[in-house]
Amino acid sequence: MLTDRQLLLLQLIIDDFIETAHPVGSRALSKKDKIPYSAATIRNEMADLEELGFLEKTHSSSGRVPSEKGYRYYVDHLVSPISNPEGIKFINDIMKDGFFEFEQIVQMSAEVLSELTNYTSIILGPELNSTKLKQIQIIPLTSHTAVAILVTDTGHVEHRSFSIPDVIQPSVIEKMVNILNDRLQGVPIVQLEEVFHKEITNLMKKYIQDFDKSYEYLKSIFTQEHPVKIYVGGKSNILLQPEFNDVNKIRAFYAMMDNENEIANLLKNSKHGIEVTIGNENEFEAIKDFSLITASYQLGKGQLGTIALIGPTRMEYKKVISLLSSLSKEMSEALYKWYKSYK
Amino acid sequence: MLTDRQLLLLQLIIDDFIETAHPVGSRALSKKDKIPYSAATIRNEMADLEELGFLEKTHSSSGRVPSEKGYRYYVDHLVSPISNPEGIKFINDIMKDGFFEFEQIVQMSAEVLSELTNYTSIILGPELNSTKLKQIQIIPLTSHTAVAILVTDTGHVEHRSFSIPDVIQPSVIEKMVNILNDRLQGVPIVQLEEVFHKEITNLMKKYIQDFDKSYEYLKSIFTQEHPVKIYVGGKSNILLQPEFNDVNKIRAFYAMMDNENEIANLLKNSKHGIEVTIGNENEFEAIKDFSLITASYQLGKGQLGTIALIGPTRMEYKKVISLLSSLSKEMSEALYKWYKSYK
DNA sequence: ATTAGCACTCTGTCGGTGCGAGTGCTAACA
DNA sequence: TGTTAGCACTCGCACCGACAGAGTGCTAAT
Repeated sequence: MLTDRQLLLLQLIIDDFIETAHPVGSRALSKKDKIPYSAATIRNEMADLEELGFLEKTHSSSGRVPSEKGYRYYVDHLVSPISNPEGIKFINDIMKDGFFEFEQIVQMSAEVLSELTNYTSIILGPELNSTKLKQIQIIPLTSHTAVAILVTDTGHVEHRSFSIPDVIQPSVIEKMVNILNDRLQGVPIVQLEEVFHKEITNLMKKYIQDFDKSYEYLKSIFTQEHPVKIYVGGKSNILLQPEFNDVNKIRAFYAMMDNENEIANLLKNSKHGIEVTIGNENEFEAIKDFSLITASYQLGKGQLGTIALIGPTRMEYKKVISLLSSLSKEMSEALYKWYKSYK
Repeated sequence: MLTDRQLLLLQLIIDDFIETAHPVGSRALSKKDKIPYSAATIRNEMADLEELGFLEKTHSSSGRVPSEKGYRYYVDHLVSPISNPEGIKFINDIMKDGFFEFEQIVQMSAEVLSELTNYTSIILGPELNSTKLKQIQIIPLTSHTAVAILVTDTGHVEHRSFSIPDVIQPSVIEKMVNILNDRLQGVPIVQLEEVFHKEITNLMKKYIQDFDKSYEYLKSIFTQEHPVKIYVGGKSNILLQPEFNDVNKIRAFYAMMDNENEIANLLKNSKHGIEVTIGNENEFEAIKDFSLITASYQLGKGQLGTIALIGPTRMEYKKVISLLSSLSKEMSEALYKWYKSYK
């Protein structure tokens, strides 16, 4: 168990390192107001803290740097989230505006968040397996192309172009759309293809003449990939951090960020509440040098999405944690308002 | 006027520098097969070429490096675009597939291009002022929201959500849509708002009861920003170039790439054919260290879009110019095919 | 238990040195 | 007169040693 003095020191060391990115030495620490101990005493304590695994040295005679275990302890026990009135006000102001689309709210939030923190923000849309189809429409464009409009219960609107058989009457299309709506409303997006195949096909055959000819075309609406939507803000913020003076690190970071699937995987295990993963705690090699803070936001009937910040392990946890929790709350609220108006 | 020998030397120097990124010295040059002259002779010629402004030294006793004027001359007179069978085959293979959407073709092209060149590719959608509305549809979603589907004559499909007055009958919406389609078909996207305001309003008032109530709502369809679509491929390719070992340069580059408007400005002055701007030739500060190669592609009735590559001034012009011209041709063809099928 | 003092360690910087690549110039040559 | 060999000179760069600065660990005194 750590003594009070050790806790104090650990906290101050990490605070200091987070601020300056320089290893913290005993002498500088002893000069701080809060510290009545001499440098020597601090050195002894530091040696103990190092032995316990909370601190590290970059070389044998350098100052101390927090280890991942140190950050972990810091985040779990020592961080007192500071309130951030300006940040929250900023968020409030933004959220006050009316929004028409889910996308707007989310993209805006991502941008605000990265702006306020100077880290990179990532927002994942609501989980697909809980998002359901609300409505489907088909609009013929030309004699043999059409666009299908899918609307989800989260208000997400999507269009998918597809081709249609040469000779198909508008009235037939209308009929088909009616059947689709009748049967597919409320079906989770990820199951659309399956349900279409299993339930709709036979029904269609009964009511639509020559449906076989249309089958493949119609099917393509549901087989087209439904990519997880990812919203990113402040991609280049990471370049402002001194630890990313190394071109190779930058390369690794951007290689990861260019791969949306990987990002989605990174975030999709998120649970309720705020979660912090530090460096190697994360299972993905690509971000073993980073910290990831995730929070979930809520949309309507309890569908969850994830909002995250990615930055160096030397992250301003204090500031960021409180900001993220305000933002996720504000976002959920804005989304709720929007959701209600949209219902 | 340059002598033949000077031309040869200039060409070889630039070729060499493009390949290696190292300043080219007289001795190394004299060893090349094509060169029967001694290092001393070459030194004299180099001095002349430098005096003429085609070459530069990085320091007083370094080898020579092409100046921007040098690159310019090289591009204008010395580049013999090499054919690139594999690249072209690759492009052909990709373009062979059927596409449903304009977006697919374009995004694919951007990715192929950056893959083949290792530079960053940017493709600008067709100019807005030549893109016209083909069809508009309005689909009510809830009692007071609806989504408008705009289809352009380039096959671009776009949806815009908006709110609708509380009490409006579906039949009324249908009527409005009919009027809109009747009057707005063929109107350039950028003029939609104006035409709506000037021509439609009165018409609507005549045929639609209580149109005043709907005016603002309907108008918002046309006032929502219609952003220029930009497709980017290989954003992180630039990091592979040795000249971008400098974090500040990287920062500048990504700052620019994050700003879509700036990119659009960069490219929108493009004319027919292939154009190369080298370093400071470009009017934008942000890319004074870069070269930009643009080509235009054609879509249907002569609407032009721009396809571009951005990389270091030390770019493989030979390879890139031929690739870009093939790709723009292939793209135009694929788009034409698609356009025809879409008509 | 705390602290002052001291020897020690490691980093980063600064000046110097030597090497390699390259230049410019001059004089000799064809 | 154009070309070339030779040579002195210039930089950049890598390496080295010295040294200051920051920091540590340990010991002995308080």
